[in-house]
Amino acid sequence: MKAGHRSGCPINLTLEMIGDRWSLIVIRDVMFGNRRHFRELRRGSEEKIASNILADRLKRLVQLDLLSRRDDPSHAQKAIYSLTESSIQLVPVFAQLGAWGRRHTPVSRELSIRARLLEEGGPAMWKDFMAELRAIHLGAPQPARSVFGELQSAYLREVARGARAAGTRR
Amino acid sequence: MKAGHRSGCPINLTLEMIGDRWSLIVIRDVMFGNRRHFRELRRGSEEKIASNILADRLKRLVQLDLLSRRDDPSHAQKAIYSLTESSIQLVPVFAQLGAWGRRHTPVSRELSIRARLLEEGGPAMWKDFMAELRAIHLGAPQPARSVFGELQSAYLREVARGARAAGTRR
DNA sequence: CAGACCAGTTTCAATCTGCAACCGGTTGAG
DNA sequence: CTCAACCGGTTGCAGATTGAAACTGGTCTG
Repeated sequence: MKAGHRSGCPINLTLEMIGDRWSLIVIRDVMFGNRRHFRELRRGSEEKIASNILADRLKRLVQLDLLSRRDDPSHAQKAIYSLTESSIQLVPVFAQLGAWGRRHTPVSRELSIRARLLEEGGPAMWKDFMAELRAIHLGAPQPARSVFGELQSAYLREVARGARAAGTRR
Repeated sequence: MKAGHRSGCPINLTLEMIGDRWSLIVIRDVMFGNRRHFRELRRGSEEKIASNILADRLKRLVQLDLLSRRDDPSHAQKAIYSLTESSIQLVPVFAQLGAWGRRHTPVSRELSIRARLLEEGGPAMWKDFMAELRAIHLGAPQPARSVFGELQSAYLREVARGARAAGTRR
């Protein structure tokens, strides 16, 4: 146990790593939104993270081995952020946090569809999703099932449904 | 969706409630340590929370309906904090956070035994634990199995093992 | 009635947060 | 070649949050 830790409790040590208001948001956007560049993470996120906070968190998450950073071969000053095995193993944590949030917070329909599918899919789906993330981020062989695709198309379907409803309302 | 939220994403909304360095620590101590009073939470916790922070978090968690507070009939100025149904449903979240922490952080042996048992016990054990917590905190009928007892005695066994080892070392 | 115990509160310095403006370098279109 | 858009950040600053330490007003016990 390295000095500077408050205790050797697994919950505490985990919170020391990801127990703040932004770290998991950043990892979520890389994981579920496949946002890999600084600008994508900044513009794309619903929560409008400030650039200095994002820069700080990216640096920190790379240090903690929850993200890795490499140069984009297609563009000299573009950086690509990827998940690591450690952050891929956060999938069950995200699933449980999402499941809890869906029951106990005022979630929006479009943004909670992924949490719902992940909850209904259970550990088997999480495992398939993790295998796919290893393919996307770590260069592992592509698995047969694309959970990412399932989640993404369900999300887009919900967004379309919302837009249609908004249209009829006018 | 109430104003003031950054977004309607379940992950984000959950983090807005419990995504800080102390809230889950406090709930953990009530849940796994059965610490119900201010002084117990303050003295007992490994992480030595400051009294003003603890007071602030308790107030906030009560507002968020993650804890409830009532007077202790045996002592006019003693307050008893209890889990609510919402926080009892955080059991799977704690289980996953603990499981992740055990793999990816430098946990201590004694403090990680509970996380290990909870991980090995799986969802069936979580369910039994939640039933027991409802008995302890919400006055539900006492279930047959005491997961709390299993966790506690395993922890004490580990502490004793550590003390014995320290003794022989001298 | 003294001393321990109770749940906090106060004070203050240090750190962290988040907004807005800015930076130098890179790229692609004309 | 020029220029505008884009790249991943950095800087400056005000306000909020954190955390250590001392303290408060009240209650219970011997």
